[in-house]
Amino acid sequence: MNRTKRKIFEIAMKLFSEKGYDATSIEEITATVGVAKGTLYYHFSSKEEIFNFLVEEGMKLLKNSIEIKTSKCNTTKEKLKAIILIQIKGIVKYENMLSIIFSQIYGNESKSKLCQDKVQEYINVIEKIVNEGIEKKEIKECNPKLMAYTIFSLTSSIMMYKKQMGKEYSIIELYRECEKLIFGNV
Amino acid sequence: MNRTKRKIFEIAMKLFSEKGYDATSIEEITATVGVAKGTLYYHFSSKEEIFNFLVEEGMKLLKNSIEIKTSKCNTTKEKLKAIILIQIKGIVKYENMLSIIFSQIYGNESKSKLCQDKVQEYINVIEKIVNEGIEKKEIKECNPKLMAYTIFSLTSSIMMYKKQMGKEYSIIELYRECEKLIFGNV
DNA sequence: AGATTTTTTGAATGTATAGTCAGTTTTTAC
DNA sequence: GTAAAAACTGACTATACATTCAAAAAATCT
Repeated sequence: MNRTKRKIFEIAMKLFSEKGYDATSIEEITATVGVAKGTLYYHFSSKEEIFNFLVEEGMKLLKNSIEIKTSKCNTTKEKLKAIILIQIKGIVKYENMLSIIFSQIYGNESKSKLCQDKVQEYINVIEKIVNEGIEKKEIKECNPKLMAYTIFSLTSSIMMYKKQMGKEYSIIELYRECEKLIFGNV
Repeated sequence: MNRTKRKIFEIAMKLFSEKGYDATSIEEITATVGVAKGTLYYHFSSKEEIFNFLVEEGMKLLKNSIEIKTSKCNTTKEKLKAIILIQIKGIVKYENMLSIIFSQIYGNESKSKLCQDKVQEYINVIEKIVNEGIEKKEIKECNPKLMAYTIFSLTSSIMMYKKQMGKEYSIIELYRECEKLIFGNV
């Protein structure tokens, strides 16, 4: 991805997350980047393609992160802890991308379907780890699918929490709280 | 609220949740209801007013529910269990309304601000209960604000879970799982 | 049954904006 | 240095859609 395309992509992501997908116009994106409309359409075939690109890249990034990190962990608990940490750090680093994904995930449009699929792939990775953990008796019995969704949804709790708290939050405290929550008191 | 207004409101809610707020046109709402455009504008001053009305009514409903139910509980744990149950039942009954709220809550538009405020009022009720529980040592130490957000976010986990599972889910199992999660193993 | 108020109608208005394309500039290749 | 390819431009098109309003219809009142 070259300079211009990347810049269009980044500004689009920022604006989508600030004003919402629909409320962000192509004109606004190109004006902010400082290119003509045609340039955007040279790099992306449509507004929706920018969105799809964003969701795919974003979720791939997160999914890769947890796959790599967890492969280095020995126990299920360590793996889940690693996932929680990646998510918390992900919120700090990719808040824009994540808020766009969350705002589309509940719909029934084609945009939303793609979002759901990509998030599902991510959640499947978590579910598999939870399942293995239960089999190996490393974690307590539970509904693995719901547990996976819940771990993913921590992201949304934290995003809301963060939004309300402004700058007064500590990553390490958030991490400890999530850990406590997922693993009970152990 | 009279017949026509209520019908417009219900169809709008259904369409907003199915296709998203922006993708739903006034024409589509009125055509589905079977009235002329002007009728909608006789009852609501704008499209956004329908949305605001929906969010306010919906969150008021949920907030009232938990306030009434929890006031009848003696212990903090019972109160929190009651909230979880109301939320799970709420998803079944008001899924459309809740998915609209979740899809707007991450934005920065005026629409989103109202959503955030109304949800915040709801979460504040939960937070207060958690705080009291900690003071009375009825529940474990935790960050009450984050705990309140997490309890609220269970709603979103369950909505996603439900969407993926289709009809094969059991309210009582969902409830048991959420209970386990929030109260550790106790 | 006539007057008044409430509710409904849908064509017309104005505007915003996604997407196009013929032409220009810049870069790359030989 | 020139030809070909890639990148960029912005005026233009087409259209979708929220909102308005004058007039009609229905309901309510006296």
